[in-house]
Formats: sequence, C-alpha cells, structure tokens
Amino acid sequence: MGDRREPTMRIGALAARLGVSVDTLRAWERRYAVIAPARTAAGFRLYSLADEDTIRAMLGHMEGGLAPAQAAGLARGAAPAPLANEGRLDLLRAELLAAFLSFDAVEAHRIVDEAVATFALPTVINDVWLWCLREIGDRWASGTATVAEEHFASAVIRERMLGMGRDWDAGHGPRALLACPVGERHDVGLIGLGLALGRLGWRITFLGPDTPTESIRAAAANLQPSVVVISALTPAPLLRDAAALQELAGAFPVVLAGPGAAHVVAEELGARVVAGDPVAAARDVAAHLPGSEVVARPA
Amino acid sequence: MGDRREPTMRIGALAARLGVSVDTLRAWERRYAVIAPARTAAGFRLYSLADEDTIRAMLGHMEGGLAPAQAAGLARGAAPAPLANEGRLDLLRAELLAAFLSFDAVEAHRIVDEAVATFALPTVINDVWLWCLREIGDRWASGTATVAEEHFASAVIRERMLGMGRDWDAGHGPRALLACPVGERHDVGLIGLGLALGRLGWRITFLGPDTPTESIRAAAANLQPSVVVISALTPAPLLRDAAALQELAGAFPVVLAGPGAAHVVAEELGARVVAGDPVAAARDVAAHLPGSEVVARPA
Amino acid sequence: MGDRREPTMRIGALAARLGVSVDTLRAWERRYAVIAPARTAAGFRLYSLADEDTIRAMLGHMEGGLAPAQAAGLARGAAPAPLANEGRLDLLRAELLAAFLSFDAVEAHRIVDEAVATFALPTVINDVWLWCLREIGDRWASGTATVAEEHFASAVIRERMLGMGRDWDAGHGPRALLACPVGERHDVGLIGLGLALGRLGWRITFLGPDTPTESIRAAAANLQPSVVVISALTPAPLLRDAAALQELAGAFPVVLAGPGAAHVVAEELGARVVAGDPVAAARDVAAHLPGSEVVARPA
DNA sequence: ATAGGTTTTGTCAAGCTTTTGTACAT
DNA sequence: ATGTACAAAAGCTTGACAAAACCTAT
Repeated sequence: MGDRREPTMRIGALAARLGVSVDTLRAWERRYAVIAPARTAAGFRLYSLADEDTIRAMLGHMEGGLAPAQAAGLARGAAPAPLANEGRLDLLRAELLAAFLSFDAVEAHRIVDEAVATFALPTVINDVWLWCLREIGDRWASGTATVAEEHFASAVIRERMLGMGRDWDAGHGPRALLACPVGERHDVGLIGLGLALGRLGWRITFLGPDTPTESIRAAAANLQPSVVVISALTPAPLLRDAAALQELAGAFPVVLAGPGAAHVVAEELGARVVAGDPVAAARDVAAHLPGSEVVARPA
Repeated sequence: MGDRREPTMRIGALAARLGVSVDTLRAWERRYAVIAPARTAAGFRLYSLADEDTIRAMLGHMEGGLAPAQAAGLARGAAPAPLANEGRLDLLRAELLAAFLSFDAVEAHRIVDEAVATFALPTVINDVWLWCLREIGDRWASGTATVAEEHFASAVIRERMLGMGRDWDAGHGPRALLACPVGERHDVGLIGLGLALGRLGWRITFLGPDTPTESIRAAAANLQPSVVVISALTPAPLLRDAAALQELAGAFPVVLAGPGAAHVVAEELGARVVAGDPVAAARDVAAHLPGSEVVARPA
Repeated sequence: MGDRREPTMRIGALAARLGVSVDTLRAWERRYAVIAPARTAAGFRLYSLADEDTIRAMLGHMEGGLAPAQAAGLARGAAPAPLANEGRLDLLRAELLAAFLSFDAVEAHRIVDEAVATFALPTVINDVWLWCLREIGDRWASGTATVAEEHFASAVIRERMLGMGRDWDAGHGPRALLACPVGERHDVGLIGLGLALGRLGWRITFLGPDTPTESIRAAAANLQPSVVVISALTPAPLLRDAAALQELAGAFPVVLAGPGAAHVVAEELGARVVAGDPVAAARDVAAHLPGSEVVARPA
C-alpha cells in the first residue's frame, strides 16, 4: 500500500516539508526538469514521496556547495528509490544480478554487504550468490550474457567467500581438506561448502582449483584430515586420474561433491557422495564425520 | 462485542467528537465521497465508528499538510488489505516461536530469513517479530516459559533488526535521533520504529537503550535532527529526568513512543505522542515532519 | 555510479572546499595547466572530485615547502601511493574513530567492512573495535567526548559483532552459554569472546546483558552447555547474587570473564577465571574444555 | 587586482482558475 | 437536510528583475 510513488502532496505541502518556497520549486521544475509531478484534472501539481526524495538529494548536494543546476543533474540521475519492499530477497538478488551484468563491482560489494547483514550465511550462499551465478549461466545459455559477465560475477563472489573464510582453519574441530581436481577450475561451490562446514566447527584447508591428485595426497599426508572433499562440475576430471584418487580414498575418507559427483564414479573410486547444494552437502559431511564417536547429547 | 460498523452517531455527535463542523462533514461527503453514512427513516445521517476512523485518518493526513481532497483520497483507499499468504504467516511464526522456546538459533535464523524473503518489512516487524515476543511474554506470565526464552528471543530478533538497519542513516531524508531514556532497556520496539521510518526515506541515528538525557542532547546538538524519538515501556523513566527532557523538547521536536508515552507525560514535557505499534508510530512521525508546520487550519 | 571524474562543482564550490581563492584557481590553471576543468554550455568551469584530488596534492607539496610551479608539476603526474598492511591498521582505526565522533554510521559501517575484509577476526575485535571503544572512553575521561559518542559507537560495534555471530550456534562443537549478570549492561567484550570461541568451533548461546541468574540456570538446564561464561566489568554484579551463582557453579562449569572477574570472587563462587582480552579469554576457555577428552591431534 | 560583460537563480507581479470552509435560503 | 452561493486561500502561467557568481582581458 504505502507506495512511495503515489502522488499526494500539493505544492504548498511539499514546499513546507522541504523548507523551500513554492516559486523555487516551480522554477526548478521548469529550468532543470528535475521532477515531473503528476497533475490533478484542474492542473494542480501533485507530488509523490519519491519526488520529495529527489528534491532532498538535490538539496543535499547544494548544501555541499554545488550550484542548483549541477545538484539537479545529480539528483535526477541518481533516483533509484524503487523499494517495492515486498520480498527483500528477490529485490536484493535482482539488484546484485543487475550490478554483475553492468560490471559494477562497487555496487555489487555494497549489495553483498547488505545481503550478509540481512540474511544468515546459508541463505546468502545458496539463495543469493549461487542463485546469481546460475542466473548468469542461464543468460549465457540463452545468449543474453557473455562469458565475461560470468567471469566477473564469480570473481567478485569468490573474493567475498574467501574473505569470509579467512580464519576457517582456526580452532580444534575436525579438519577437512578441500580441492578441485586437475581440469576443474570452478571452485565457488566448493568454497561455499567450506564456509558452511567451517561454521559447523570444522577446520578447513583449501587447496583451490585445478589441483593435481599428488598435491592433494601430499597435503593429506601432512595434515591427516578427517575428510577430503573433492568437487567437480562433471565426472570427467574425476575419472581422468582415477587410479590415484582410488589410492587416496584408500588412505583417507574421500567425499565427492558437486554436479559431477556421480554415484558410479564414487563407487569406482571407493568414495562417498554428498549431494545437493553446498550448504546441504556440508551438513551431510558433518553428519557423517568418519571414524567418529558422535557425542550424542540428549536434548 | 460492539461492531465497529454499526451506525449509531448522528452528525452532531460525530462533529463534536472530531472537532469538525457539521457543514464541513456534509461537504466532505458530497465532494469526496469519503464516507457514505446510513440514514434513519426520516433521512438523518447515522455514522459508525468505522466512519469515524476514516475521517480521523483524513484529518491525520491534513495535519501532515495534505489538502482535503488528497487526504480524503488516501483515507478512502486505506483499507486494512488482508494478506494473501495468511496461512503462511501463521505457520512461519509458530515455527519461529518453537525455535525460540527450544533455544535453537540456527533454526530461528532460517525462519527469519524465510519471513524476510516472503513478507514486507512492516509485516515482519509487527506480525512476526513483535508477535513472537508478545507470545513469549504471555507464556512467561502464565508460567509456561521463563525469562531465559524471552532474553534469548529478543537477543536474536534485536540482532536481525539491527542488521537490517545497517544503512538506515544513508540518503538525504530528514534525520531522526532515536534513544531510550535511562532505566529503559527494551529497545526492540524503537528499533522497529527506526526501520519503518528508514523505509519512509528518513535517516536514522540510533543511540540505543539506557541513554542519559545529556547524551541525547549532545548528539542532537551535533546532528540537528528533524525529530528526536524517545521510547519507554512505562512512564517512569521519562519522568525521572523530566527537567532535562523538557529542555530538550524546547530545543528540538521531541516525540514519545512506546506504551509508556502517556499524554499526561508528553504534555508536561512539551513533547508529542505517537501511539500504536512501531510501524504505525513511524508513519505518524513521518506524516508530521516538524519544521514544516503547516499551521493549523481552523476547525 | 559515484564517478570521481564527473564534473559537478563550479569554481566557487571548489574554492570553498579547498580554502583557495577563485582567482588563484584560475591563475594556476592558466599558468601551470594542473587541471583542465570541463565547461558548461555558457562557459562556466565545472570541476570533478578528481580535479579536487589533484589540487589537494599540489597544496600538500606546497605545504612541504615547494614553490607552486614545482608543486603543480608533481601534482599533475601524481598517483596515490598504496599503503602497507601495517600503517593500514592505524589509518583504518583512526578513520573509524573519526566516524564515531561525528555520528556517521554509514561511514563507520564502510570502514568496518573494509577492516573485516582486510584483517583476521581477532585483530578486528581487539585492535579495531575494542581499541576504538577504549579510545572513546579515554576521551570521555578527559572531557574531549561525551557519553553520546560512546553510546553510538558501542551500538554500531555491538550490531556488527552480533551480525558476525549470527550462526555461531551451528555445528556439533562443545556448547558455551554466555550471559552478563543482573546489573551488568556492557556485553561487548562478552560478544567478542563468543565470536572468538565460535571461530574455535564452539557453539554459542548468547543470553545478553542483565540476565537474572535464574534465567541462566534455566537455559543451562535446557542446553546442558560444556561451560557457562559470565562477564562483568566490576565484581559487584557477581557478588549480588552470589548464592545462586554458587549453586549454578555446582551444577555446571562456570567461567568468569571481564575486568570484574576477580580471583577472590571466583574462589568464593567455585568458578574459574579467564583473564586478558576477549580473544585470549576465549582461547583460555577452549584450552580447558571441562570434562573433556582433549583429542590432541599432532599438527 | 580591477573593469566590464554574461549567466544563473531566487523572488515577485499580474491576471486568472480551483479549492474549500462557511453562510444562507428553501 | 439539501442546494446554492461566496469569499479567502492556494494554484497556475508568463514574464521580469536584481543580486550573486562567473567569464575574459587588461
């Protein structure tokens, strides 16, 4: 109901609210076209709250020393103020998507900040970040976007995720070793899994994309993790080095994640599969802490 | 109980209650069709309490500076607007309540995410968050819950509200300074008011619970807010420092909110009262933007 | 959108911002060609924020003793030097302090965002947030600041900390129950402890400030935490309800934190003391996990 | 730094229309 | 109660003007 764009105020009311004379308001409209108020049948101007916002922005710039003409120019350009308000999540991710599609990193970071402040981490991972990446993927498939947008978006999201995972290997929880196999360069989902697992008390060691099996094995030998998580978008990278992975799975509990984690593959390698989105997969991993004495506490 | 739609008052009675002349009431009916009173057999108008509500809404808008025609238009269209996802709301808040009663913060956050994604902010504030707190309060009164649940729930809700208010002092709107007086530690309602006011385009500076009047005064001197909102559950904290508050109200427009904002107190302090739930109170504040005193029209 | 190169200021505005006369600005442009402002259709100069940066650089050099001609030459080809991580901390917290002292929440949040993105959590807690609060406290003691700034700063910081602790009770780690006793309203340090403990894999349930011992007991009975952490600035609130706390300490491992956690008090209550800043205290709590089979893993 | 010319911008006026509270007649 | 009338208040448009801010050139 409370639509910010509904025209309600006559010029006198607006002038009083803003502390600006009616003559001035009319002059600004005439000279800078900063607003275009609705009219009653008889021709009286009717202003909306959005119009008020615009003029306030202009006044703000003038208070900063700008001349009216320039202040009006800025106020006219920067008039977002949609705030449909219904369904914050939809709004936020639509904005984020728009920021990605226009390569606006500053705006993207701002929106991510807001999302992180507004929602809990699992929601942000699944319903904001990965949603955006999926959406951009769809647009690429339909020709509405190029690979560049996808690259840009995943770079920004990756940076934010890694920033949140800065100290994910602190503490005393069980340790997980995360990596993508050679040939797999998409690690955003895996980082999300790591974040979710980290919040469940685990210590995470992240080796990154495109990691040779031998590197994973060496790190595992060094760290003795409770589980090794390997993620891939397709089965191919997992099969390419099947022998080494099989050996790894013999020495440590190996879990496969991501769309490429087919059961057939897992069976062949002697590994376990965790399905679903990164947050669900992390819960699955945590629930099946291998070799674990699950300290069941009565509720 | 009495139906608010039952026609009972004759025009003189209604005019007296509203402080509006009978001629004016008839003119408004004729010109704006804002109400359609019932008639006696002899043709006398009979108004209901609902009619009175409508006219009061219209008067409220006029006090905020709107011309009668527009005020009537808004009052006419201001139907309660029942919710589409009525059942959804009941389910969600029942789940949230259960999460609070079992101290399950993870689940509580998940549900809040869903609520925020589904409903508009005013609904979330009034019909989810504050509803839960009231419900827990009732259970405490009846011995079904302890203070611990209340503490826990309000900590979680408070955090979520503040998270959504992260950018509430951005923009160019009028500025509001919010605080609870010394002795008042419940600021959840005030935060809700701040959120709602923020969505109306205001800039919010929030000082928090238990704030000495001197601090409020210092911050006000620094920020020159358009209004200072002070909230309390009981009148006591407002009266304790009456002299200083009175002085504050002399220098800045002060508004009292919350159950403790009695008219007697306000009159003594030279402040204004906004009644009702936080969202309604915010609307009231916004409608009476001070410093734009549209000097009272003759009644 | 906020492009630093957009021409907006007329010469008067720029002169006022820089504290330089308009004639001087025109002379510098003519003589040294430091800047080449855009022009309106009518020929008025329009400067951008980038232009302002350039002139400021020139002014900086002049303050260093250079003649205008040389200063202009340097400023023309200047690029802002990036900061090392070390000086970055000093700069960041100085900026944050300034934002708090001018009640600028938007700016404060921006800086906190940057701090969180740059430094590890313990650094942010101890060396940014608590540092700022201590600094403001000092200024209050010396009369350079009022309580209002302290209130404002701790409201913002508290909100950010709670936001980072949104999912701190997820997972399967040992559980800690955190609360301040009745009469103690400062919980910022305790929240910091909770955050640090959460990063170490613990699950945190936070009851907030001013919690009756009975509430703590009820929540503990419900949750069966591995440890109950109680924090106070002075010993008084701990002593007020000594009997009930003693009983609590009989049923659960109780740890006292904060400046009020004196050894004498702890001994009387049968509790343990953790000393030092919140991060150190959290490490201490984690290291002495009560009733625990410390599963020592070789690093 | 001054002089002389141009542009910008808030305010006002004149002449006319619409809105709105109140008054009067039926 | 209804219908009409009316005057004050508030709007609209066009046009104009003077102070302030800018420009170039000397």
